[in-house]
Amino acid sequence: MNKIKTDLSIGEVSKRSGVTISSIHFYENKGLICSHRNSSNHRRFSRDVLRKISVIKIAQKSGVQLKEIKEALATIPDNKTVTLEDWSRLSKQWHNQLDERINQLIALRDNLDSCIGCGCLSIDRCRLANPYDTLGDLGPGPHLKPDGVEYEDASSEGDTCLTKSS
Amino acid sequence: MNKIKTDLSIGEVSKRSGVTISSIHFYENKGLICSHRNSSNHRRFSRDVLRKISVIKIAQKSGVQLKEIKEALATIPDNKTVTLEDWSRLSKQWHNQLDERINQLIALRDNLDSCIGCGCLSIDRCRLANPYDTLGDLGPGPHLKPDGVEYEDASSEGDTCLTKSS
DNA sequence: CTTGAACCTCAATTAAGGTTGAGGTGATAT
DNA sequence: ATATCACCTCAACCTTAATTGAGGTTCAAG
Repeated sequence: MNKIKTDLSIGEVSKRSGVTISSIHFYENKGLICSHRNSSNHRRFSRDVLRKISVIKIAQKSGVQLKEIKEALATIPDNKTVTLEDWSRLSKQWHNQLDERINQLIALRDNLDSCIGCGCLSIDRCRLANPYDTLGDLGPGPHLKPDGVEYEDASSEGDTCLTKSS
Repeated sequence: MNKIKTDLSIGEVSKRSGVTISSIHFYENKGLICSHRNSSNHRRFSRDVLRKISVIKIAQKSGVQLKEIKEALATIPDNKTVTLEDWSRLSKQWHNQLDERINQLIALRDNLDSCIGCGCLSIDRCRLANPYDTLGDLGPGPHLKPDGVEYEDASSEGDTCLTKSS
């Protein structure tokens, strides 16, 4: 019947996915995708690989690392065909990660805004810069100081406003 | 007078900023911060460095690269003190970048959502996966297909839905 | 029969953002 | 006086995600 041009060469995959040949090698090497060989030892990819590369690219744009993408792809039953169900599962999972990243950035932006005029740039004082502050806990905003103030420590100890003080 | 414990050792800077000593070396090497030396050849940092490290960390959380941060810090007049004005300028600048990244991720997420049930996983068809689609141009969403459909190419040429077709 | 395209392998290199380690100095505490 | 601590330098190494290059094969066309 009028069915399928069977498998794809690496060149075809590259052209159609927009991913370089070397990257395809790389992904195969890392175990994200697989291929078989023809009699000339050339890679042949089932068309399915295009979907997998779609998944890879989308996940990467969402900030997911290859390692994780690999694991996710590995959960696909026979490691062969990405079904709608698979895709749905993965995209939901990544959606959550995306949401988290978005929320973090929004929190950061809002803090940035509230800090623009505050002058609390000292790492001792500013939530934004504080390594122990995960951005989301903690209440009161940073201190507002009059313009051009030079910051001095109260002493070498009592110099925190949100950090160590009880 | 009751003024300033003068300069900070690298250990103090490290403790107070939460940044490792090696990272501080690294930043200095890269020209993001600077120090002078005491008679024992130990680095002494003006307290100002804490602010600069704040700026670095905040910017990094916003996805700004060190290279760019360096350039931004270099615009600070005498490369000495980050004033409120400086900070305001930088934070506004980065706010815009943050906004952009946030918007991109939101667009991605929304597309992900609308794609969850769509089945358009083929790289030829899905905007999300499409390398030529910057995610934001283009109108109509991806194609919805009934469950479990196997995708076949129309032919080796006319197989795009949003990409090449006029 | 030779040229070129498309593919192959394997190793090295890139870039960012650091970390780790070896070997050495100087001040302080016991 | 000797141990320890905090610091110094310089070089090597690490991870992620690839890219680049050298050298070799296969196949079809002229």
